[in-house]
Amino acid sequence: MKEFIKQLILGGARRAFDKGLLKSDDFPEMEIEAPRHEAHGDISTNFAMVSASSQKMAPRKIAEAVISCMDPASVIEKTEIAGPGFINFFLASRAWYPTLDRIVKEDDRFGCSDFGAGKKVQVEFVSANPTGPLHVGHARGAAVGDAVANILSFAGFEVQREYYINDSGRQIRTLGLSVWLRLCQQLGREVEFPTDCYQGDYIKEIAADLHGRMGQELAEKDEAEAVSTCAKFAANVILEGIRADLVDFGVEYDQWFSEESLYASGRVQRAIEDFTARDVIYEKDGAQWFRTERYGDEKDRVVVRNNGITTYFASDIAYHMEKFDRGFDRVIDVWGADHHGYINRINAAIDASGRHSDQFNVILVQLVNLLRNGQPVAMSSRSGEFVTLKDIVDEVGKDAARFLFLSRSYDSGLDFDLEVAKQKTSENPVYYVQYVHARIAGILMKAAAEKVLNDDEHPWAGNKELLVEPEEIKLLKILAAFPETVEKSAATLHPHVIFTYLMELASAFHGYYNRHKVITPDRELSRSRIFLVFAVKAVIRNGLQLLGVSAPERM
RNA sequence: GCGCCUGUAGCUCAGCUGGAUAGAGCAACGGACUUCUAAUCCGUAGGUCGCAGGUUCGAGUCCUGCCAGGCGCACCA
Repeated sequence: MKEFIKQLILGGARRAFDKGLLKSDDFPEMEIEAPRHEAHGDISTNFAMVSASSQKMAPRKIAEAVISCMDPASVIEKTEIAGPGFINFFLASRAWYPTLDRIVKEDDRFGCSDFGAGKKVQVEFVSANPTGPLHVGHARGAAVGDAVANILSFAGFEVQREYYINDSGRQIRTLGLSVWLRLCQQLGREVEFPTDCYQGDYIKEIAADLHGRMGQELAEKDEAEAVSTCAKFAANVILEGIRADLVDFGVEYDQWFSEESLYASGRVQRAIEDFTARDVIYEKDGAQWFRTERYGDEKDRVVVRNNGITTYFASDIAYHMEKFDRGFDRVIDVWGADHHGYINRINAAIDASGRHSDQFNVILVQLVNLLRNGQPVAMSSRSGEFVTLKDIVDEVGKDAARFLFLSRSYDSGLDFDLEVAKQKTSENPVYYVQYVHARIAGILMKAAAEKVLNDDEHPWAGNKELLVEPEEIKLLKILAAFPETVEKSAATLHPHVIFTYLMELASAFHGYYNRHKVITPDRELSRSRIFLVFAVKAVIRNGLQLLGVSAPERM
């Protein structure tokens, strides 16, 4: 429709120029958009205003000239010049009817586009160390990462979801030590449990499990070997827990990628050698440094310490090289906001490798403020007392949690109140939207029971031309905007755009529902309205699905 | 000190690559269920878009400087 209007304008402008009403045939890019206020029509363009300088004419004069020379079009009911020179188009109701056919035809693919042109994108998210269960921060990251992946996929990208497992380095050794010391305690040995070890009860449980399986065997090994065995075992158990918790949260990955494998395959070593050969890595004070400053970081960063041990940055360089080697056109990392200082150095590594860091995006998810009845909930991973992702799913449910995490831009911090989240009140937007779906399901069931439709008829059998109420036209307009909303969400990597859209659609539906009966004594009218609400139901379902929220048939 | 994010109604937040009269929800007040689910709807009230400059036909939106809050600034991960 926007393209149609654009051609209409350009056609009018060209003819106006031929007639001598315009002074130039150099027409600048115009914007075609839906105005904020309904009084300003359905579609509006700033053509006359942006043309003012090249035409050396007043915008309103330009608009007059263009409109006078425009082809007539039956879907346009009225054209007006408004404000400083906007050209507003008012569309006839029937301009919106084809949307319904498209929704029925595309069904669960309605909203898709080829915006991404099949480009390969990797979305890596959560990637928490396997040293303990996932907590609220991870939950927000999981909701965002998964939704972004859904949206990109819907918008025509080929998406891969990945979890990076930090199964190497000091934290894993600390994990092994923590389990080993707990196991020693269970073996009856007098050992001190350091404060920098993991304090949570899950460590004791893992130790007890291991104790039962191979306690004696471990007790006879030397400590280093025992710690290493404990580390491997514990990381596996915890990772399995993480995987299961994520599945319960509706998140599944295409690939789990091990940091350790980067060392095992020699990739880290190769990356270091490669960059050293190109003088991007150099030696100073006995350590190996990466010239990140040359690529915009505030200073150079160590990749190999003077004790010969690589830093986390070293494997991260190798990891990101590996991602691009796998053929992704675009790589997206979802990180907690506390890691923002890391962006520059990864960008530097990518630029230094000859690739372009604009193929790499980091989604920084701001922190979650966990509350209960307005009071902050103490979160201390040190003491092992924190609210886990599993706790949240158990207490408030997957749908409410995901919907709330995606209700705001991740650029802002989020207050997540457990009590509000689990209440089934109007303060909780998830039910507002799901209710639309359930209500329509109820209507369709009643329609079937009352034989409004014949047994062999689809819900889309009705005559669209009978949809003339303002509330119906409004719904049609919102439905028509879904594909561009998905596209916008994909372009900006912001899932909350979908949230906002769903709230608007839900609000329009509830208003309609309260004002008009779908099933009326007039059978023909009923059939038309069934067509409409059937389409609303499909779009609500598609939108919720992008956010990873279910669309219930009844509530 | 430096960097990233944020500052819009009493509260929580939308506001698309600058566009016309800044919008929702909650809370407040007043209404609507013998009706397809009231987990809903309709109405009223509520704003110096943190402050000050700048850019231009036009700024909540872009630039600069302040102020306030959150988070980071390791040979940790």
